Amino acid sequence: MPIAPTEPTAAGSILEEHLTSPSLLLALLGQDAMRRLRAALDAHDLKPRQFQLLAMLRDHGPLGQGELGQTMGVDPSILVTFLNPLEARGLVTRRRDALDRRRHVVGLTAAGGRHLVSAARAQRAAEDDLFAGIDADQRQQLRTLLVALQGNSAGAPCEAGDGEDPA
Amino acid sequence: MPIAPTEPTAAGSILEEHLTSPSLLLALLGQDAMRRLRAALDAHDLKPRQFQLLAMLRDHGPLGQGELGQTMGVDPSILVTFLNPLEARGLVTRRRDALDRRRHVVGLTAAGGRHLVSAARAQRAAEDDLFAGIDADQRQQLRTLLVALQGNSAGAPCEAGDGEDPA
DNA sequence: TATTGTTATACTCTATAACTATA
DNA sequence: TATAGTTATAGAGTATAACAATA
Repeated sequence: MPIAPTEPTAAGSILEEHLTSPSLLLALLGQDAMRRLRAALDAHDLKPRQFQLLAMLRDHGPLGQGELGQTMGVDPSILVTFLNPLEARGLVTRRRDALDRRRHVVGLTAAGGRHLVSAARAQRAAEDDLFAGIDADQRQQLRTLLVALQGNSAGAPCEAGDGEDPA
Repeated sequence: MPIAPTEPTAAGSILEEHLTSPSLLLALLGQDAMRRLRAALDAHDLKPRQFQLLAMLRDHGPLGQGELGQTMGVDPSILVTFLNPLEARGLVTRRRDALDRRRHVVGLTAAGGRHLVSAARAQRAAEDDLFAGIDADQRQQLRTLLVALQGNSAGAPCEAGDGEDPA
């Protein structure tokens, strides 16, 4: 069972040193966060982006698809694929704007609001798990730093609710 | 041009409030980080994971594919798709272990080392751009927090060099 | 013509399982 | 049989361009 590499290497190579470059580190942790979110929301038949969408409608009230997509940082073509199942399940309504019949105004239904609340519990649990390695102060620190990064993110403005009880 | 939503909404909805849930925030910023890395490394015909791979070989010396994959947190089947082009371009060597002919030992070539160094410059530039919103102290803070998260990450141990000049 | 939303296609990264060859 | 590596297929998330309806 020969394991020895030809050269034992120079750099300080303790196996848990985690020397990934900051950007890749962020990218990989982001993947993990997405995986956990997906796993948690799967029981509620929601994709992470769909959860975000519902939360955004709860916070902003009805929105046109254009505004919705722009705020979420998502292309209109992708937004459609999120909305169709939500509308079919009655969690969201899509009605034409009477003043500009091109626009589809999306609104959260009562059922959608309830679904959001229950899914939020699962999401919250997943988050507590994801951030188990750092305490409450550090979580706030992290959030502040991430929001600062979000500013010059190529992605988009992004905005959504936490999924807390809808006051 | 009617924009007004039916309800002006309750929550404090300044457009730049960035209220996305922490985990989704992390996930989306991670996607952005990956996109930027990819764009920067594209000119060097390297995927982010391939850059990580080269950096790891530089830091650890030759490694079996199993060890490589485990350290990177990547499935063996995926690792192959990264290695094949690298080997074809002569940036990496793949030779059978004489003592256990099942093992393929992967090593960085001189050309691979040079390529890593030049690609690292592009990656560094992309990183400065990605983290432009926060200062040096905050970057260190962020890194510390992310490494802490990495501990209980479902992903894997992960470890790689920064891409600095190979001493 | 320009804009809103829709559809179709493709790309990146990853996950899973079946297969080959060595042990 | 078990292990190291390979191949093939599929999934999630996103990007791009062409299209229909309305302005």
